[in-house]
Amino acid sequence: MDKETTNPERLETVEKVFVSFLFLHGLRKTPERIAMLKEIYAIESHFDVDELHFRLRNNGFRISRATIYNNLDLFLESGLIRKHQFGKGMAQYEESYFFDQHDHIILTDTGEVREFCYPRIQNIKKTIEETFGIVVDSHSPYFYATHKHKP
Amino acid sequence: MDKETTNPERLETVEKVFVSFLFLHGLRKTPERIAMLKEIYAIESHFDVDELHFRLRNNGFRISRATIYNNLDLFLESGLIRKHQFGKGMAQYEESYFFDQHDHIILTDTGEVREFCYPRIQNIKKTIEETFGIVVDSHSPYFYATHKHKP
DNA sequence: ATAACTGCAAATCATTTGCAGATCT
DNA sequence: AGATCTGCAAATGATTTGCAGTTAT
Repeated sequence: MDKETTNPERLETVEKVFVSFLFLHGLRKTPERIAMLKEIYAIESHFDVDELHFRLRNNGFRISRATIYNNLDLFLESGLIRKHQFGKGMAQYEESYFFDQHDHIILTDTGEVREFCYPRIQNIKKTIEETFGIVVDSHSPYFYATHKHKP
Repeated sequence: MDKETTNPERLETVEKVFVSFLFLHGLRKTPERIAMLKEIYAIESHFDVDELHFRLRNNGFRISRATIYNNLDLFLESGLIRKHQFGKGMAQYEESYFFDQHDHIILTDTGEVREFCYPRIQNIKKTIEETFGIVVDSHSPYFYATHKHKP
């Protein structure tokens, strides 16, 4: 049921992108990096370092947290994942290669994170660029909300 | 030139709000808390814990960082300040009692933070509430941008 | 061969906490 | 008086870093 199984081309594509990235930067293709990439693209939705670590170990792959932290930066640089800091605690990551830009609603009563894609935000981006004479590289509208029944 | 000097009523108002808050919660009106409040409402724009600490000491007020951290929570709870986590590093705060909801553009090349108020975002908020059946308590659109001349 | 990588443990940085002594009410 | 505060120093939690040994190219 995971993405890796249902659509092997997905993984092939990102692996190609990643290996090129490594080559272009004189970096090595290590088993740890490939295992991380496979695992990340098999995870649905968001994950943090602990979850990734746990999953890799569960699949019989020995890897240290330090290596995970270090290599996540590579995935970020190559544009294969996105990083979020929802409130406090560990940073959250998510695959990004096949995904549209989307935004997040954090439901503070249950902890759920919902995604939504809202083209109007692209318009706002454009307005900001014109008003301030700047280039908006990324934006992170987090909407903090609760379910309707207020406590 | 600071706000405290130019408009003494401002401070009077927030002090009243804060003292009521303390009383209602069975908390004490300590010199540290009052000094922090005065300093915060004299600061233009954003500040972090170190800056607040530095300013208080500069004004001859001895206070520990721990006390600052602890009391900032009280100002947050009473709605007198807002907290932001721009990227990594220390959290940033700003007074909020007299301020409209506004959003932030972080200029990643120079580190500047610009504010803007954009009513369209209020509309988006409303749409989200209707679409998902939730109540949006707050939102934090941070737009990360650079000046037009790309390096 | 050799520069890059991994894993460990120690270091760091922001923030929180435990506690003894001080202080509001 | 008595609960709440403050300040210190130690604890925490996430992430980074130094380094010795390992590995991809």
